[in-house]
Amino acid sequence: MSESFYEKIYKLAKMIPRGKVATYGQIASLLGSPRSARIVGYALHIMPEDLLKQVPWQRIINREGRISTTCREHSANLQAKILRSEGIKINIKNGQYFIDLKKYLWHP
DNA sequence: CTTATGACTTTCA
DNA sequence: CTGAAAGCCATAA
Repeated sequence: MSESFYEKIYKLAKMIPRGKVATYGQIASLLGSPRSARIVGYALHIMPEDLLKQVPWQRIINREGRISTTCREHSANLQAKILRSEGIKINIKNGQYFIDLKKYLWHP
């Protein structure tokens, strides 16, 4: 319809249940473009503040279950903090946050 | 139309 | 094994 790829991403992201996470590639695949993982990340990057409060962007991580954000305002530290408050265990390795995808990966 | 961007992914040395 | 490079693709200008 008239929904942009970004709109679909936001809508899909909102459907991620609490306590679960999804990968960029997974979301891209669900939207019909398995190779558009970057678009997902970019969409979240330019996401308006209003949507930031509605979309669980923190539940979207890369394929290794690692947090890749480079935003200062929305740092990996903050993201990990939120995820931990949702009942997700974070494994810290070399200063990076790893999440057990086998356990917490969203299964639509 | 061409370029540029990028919170990704895969391939190659 | 690790690290760098290229590929991908929607969107903006």
